[in-house]
Amino acid sequence: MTARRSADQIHAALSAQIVSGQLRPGDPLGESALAGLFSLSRTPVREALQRLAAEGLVERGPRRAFVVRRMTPEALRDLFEALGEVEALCAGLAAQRMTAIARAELAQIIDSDSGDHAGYATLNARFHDALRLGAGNRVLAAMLEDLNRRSMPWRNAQFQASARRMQSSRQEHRAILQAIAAQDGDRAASLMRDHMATSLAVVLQMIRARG
Amino acid sequence: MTARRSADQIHAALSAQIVSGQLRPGDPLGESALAGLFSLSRTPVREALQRLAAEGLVERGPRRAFVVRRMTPEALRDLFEALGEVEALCAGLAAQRMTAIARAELAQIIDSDSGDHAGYATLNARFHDALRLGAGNRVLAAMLEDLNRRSMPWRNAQFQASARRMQSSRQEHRAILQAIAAQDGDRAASLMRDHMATSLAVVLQMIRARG
DNA sequence: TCGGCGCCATATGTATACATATCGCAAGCG
DNA sequence: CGCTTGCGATATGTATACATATGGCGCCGA
Repeated sequence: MTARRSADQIHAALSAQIVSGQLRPGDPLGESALAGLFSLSRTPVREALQRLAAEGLVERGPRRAFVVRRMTPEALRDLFEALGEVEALCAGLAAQRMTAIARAELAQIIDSDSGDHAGYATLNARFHDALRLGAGNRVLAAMLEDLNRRSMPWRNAQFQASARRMQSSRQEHRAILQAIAAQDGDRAASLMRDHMATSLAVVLQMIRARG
Repeated sequence: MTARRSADQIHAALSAQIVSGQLRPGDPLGESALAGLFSLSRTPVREALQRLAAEGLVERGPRRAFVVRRMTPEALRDLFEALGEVEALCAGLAAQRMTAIARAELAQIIDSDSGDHAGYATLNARFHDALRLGAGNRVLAAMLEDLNRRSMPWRNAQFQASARRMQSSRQEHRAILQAIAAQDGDRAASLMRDHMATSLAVVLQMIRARG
């Protein structure tokens, strides 16, 4: 079901490279250069870049050129806070709305945590999917997906810098899931806020260390 | 400060027409037709439509043609709920973060409510601005602005259908502002949820009446 | 030597021509 | 008579040429 439109392919490729850190903040994204790279014309490249800009992954630089988005500490604070609050919101809604079946699936996700590094990405994805679907609101789900995508580069970098953080993050996720399964929305929301605050602190410290 | 880029002008014009109801849900937005209307080529028209699609104001129809977005009752429910929750969130943050000066401005907004129909739009805008700025988070502010824009057509229609609703809506806003000024975040959030629930009910009833 | 001014290189913005996919309609077959 | 299938019109998707603005860089003058 991979889209066959060229613009979609470029968008997906650039998005993946930005989120994975292959393209770093500030890197230039010239239309002609990308067109040459993908062996396409500038038109679909423009569409892809405009979509990435709308999603907040790239921004306009000098000469209105596109560059991979740079984030100030203040912007990162706002982004992580927003992500935490919306996730807390969804966690609370999920706690009160999830069906018995959905809760069973949640428990299964918790149990499937084998503890190895390789499985963390998929486990993390299932964690967020459970939240989005559990809340039962497509608009909130879309917002959460968007915030997740925008914060992904920084959260990934967080784990690349220190493997120990991955362990603590996993434990925090586990506690949140258990609170949701126990239908304790307030506790889930509170844990989520703490989780995001901790993540932000790690990211900011990492940025300071790098300069 | 009107943008001189053609794509921006088209985007602004179409956005205004959609939000004001001049263009109704389902109306076709052919690229060539719009290009002729604005005496421009299809390229800037495409950019404008893509941005509108990213903002959720237009969607893809048959032949991948753009049409003004149609909303099912379920989608409207999700949209209004999301708007209510995010506004409640911002109201809560504003209640605990706003400075004394900002609270004074808030009180001034409440007092400036002369009660006439003409002033409602600007009063409403100041209400939402106070919320966005008071929360002190640019990401949440952008999300709120986006949700407001997307729901604007329906909220406007709500008032066109019954002038009485405008009075009650104004009173609800007033109560919310007072709760924020009193730094009672929980009460402000709760009132906001009720406010959006009432608005949604009015809109849904209106849609049913129209068919 | 330093600062300002102007040219030029190169990027994006726009226009237009061409390629291609899709939907509607109609005709033919079962 | 209804369903299927193929054709054709028309829309979007893509490529490319041209217009235009901007930032860098060098020259010239004080």
